[in-house]
Amino acid sequence: MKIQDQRGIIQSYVRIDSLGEEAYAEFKKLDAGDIIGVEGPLFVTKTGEVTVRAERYELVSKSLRPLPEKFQGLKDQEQRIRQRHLDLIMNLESRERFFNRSKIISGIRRFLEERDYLEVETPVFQNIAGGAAARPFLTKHNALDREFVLRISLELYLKRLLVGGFDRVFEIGRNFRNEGISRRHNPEFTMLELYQAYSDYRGMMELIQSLIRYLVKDVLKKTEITMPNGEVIDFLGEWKEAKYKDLVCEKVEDPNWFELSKDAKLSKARELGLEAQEDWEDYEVSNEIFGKLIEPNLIQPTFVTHLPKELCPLAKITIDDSSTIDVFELCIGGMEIAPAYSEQNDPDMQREMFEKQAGEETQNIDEDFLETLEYGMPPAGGLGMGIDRIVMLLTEADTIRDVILYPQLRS
RNA sequence: GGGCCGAUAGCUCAAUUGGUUAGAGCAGUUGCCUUUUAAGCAAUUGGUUCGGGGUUCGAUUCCCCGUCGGCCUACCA
Repeated sequence: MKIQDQRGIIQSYVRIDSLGEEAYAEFKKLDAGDIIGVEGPLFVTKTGEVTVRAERYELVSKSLRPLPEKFQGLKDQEQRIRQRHLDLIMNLESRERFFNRSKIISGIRRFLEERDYLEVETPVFQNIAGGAAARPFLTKHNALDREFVLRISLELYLKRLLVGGFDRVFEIGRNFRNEGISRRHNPEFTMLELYQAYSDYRGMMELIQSLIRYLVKDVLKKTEITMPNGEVIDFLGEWKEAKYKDLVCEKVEDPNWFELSKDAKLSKARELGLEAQEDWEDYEVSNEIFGKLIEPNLIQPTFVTHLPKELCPLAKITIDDSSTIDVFELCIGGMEIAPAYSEQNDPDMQREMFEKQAGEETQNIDEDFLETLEYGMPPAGGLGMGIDRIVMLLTEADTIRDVILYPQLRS
């Protein structure tokens, strides 16, 4: 008989002569899935397996429903999610992955606390969904008789705390984006954001590299990760760094790409097999090339720097190139794992960037945030990392559904 | 939101071109066996073939609608 608990399986050997007739008769009524206690001396069988010789046993809880088949396990995706308890009982790999998720998150906390970061919690219900450009979920507070949005990022409240004098803050929290569901997207997902005063995106580079190496090496005791498609990611080697524009120019084989007219860019993009739309902005064409043709091929850890300023209104403009911002996008395994910026702390510049963006997209301007900046925000580096994605990467999962216990399904 | 594919016993899977009573392994039940690495042997129970409609002498099989799932795609600076 095999007994399984939270961390593993052990064998028990049950004989009528060591257990007694009455208890043995009870034992014979056991079903797979019953919860029992067994007491007795350990011995090693001739095949070398450590085994408990049952001298006493007790039924703790009865299982009334049959478990899935023991050898094939539970494969049906829908049941694995809707009845996650069965998945966790039957599929060791799944259970292991959630243990690792927990270890990764506590590892992040430990790492940041050692660097004097303060963990904080900020509101989920917000007036304006800021810090990103996703559609929010709406909800209503009855007593106040007013609408709220669920947050789509943690950014703006954490920056207010920088103004308040907390120099190193982080939050690990749920964000909600009213967008499609895919292998890499769940409507509610867990995000780490951190801000460090008197640092910048270069400082964040050192931090994220140290953090991820710590998670791989010290928390998970690995040196490399094999992705579901077989590619091996080496975390301990040198991490590459490349400028966004250089990558795009290299891909389109044209050093003057960014001087081309929008039409020329459009036709080249189509030549490369992309569905470029007429009404796109200039930078959107380039970004389509980056997103579709470059990012998926950045397997080894790569910092992509000097992104076009249109891509993020919350970062500082590069001093010697007004078309780019002081940011990086850390790409690993073809996924965007962590973006980081030198944070914009000039309230006038920030307003200008917001207004420019509000002209193009439908984005409300968070006046409270701008007013807060006017009190003086220290220069800072900030970083965000999708927890689900980093867990996917580090636990070699090929879908976000395997790292979220109860991901969203229809109905 | 769009496209393609799928749903058969508690679980993992079969079922010929549309043809009799939809099968197997595991689980369950009954009996035997007792150091087995998916424990063994024998017998046995178990089906609204996802739901609804249609075509047909006849539908798991073909068609339509719905539900749910998978993959791709779109939105996600």
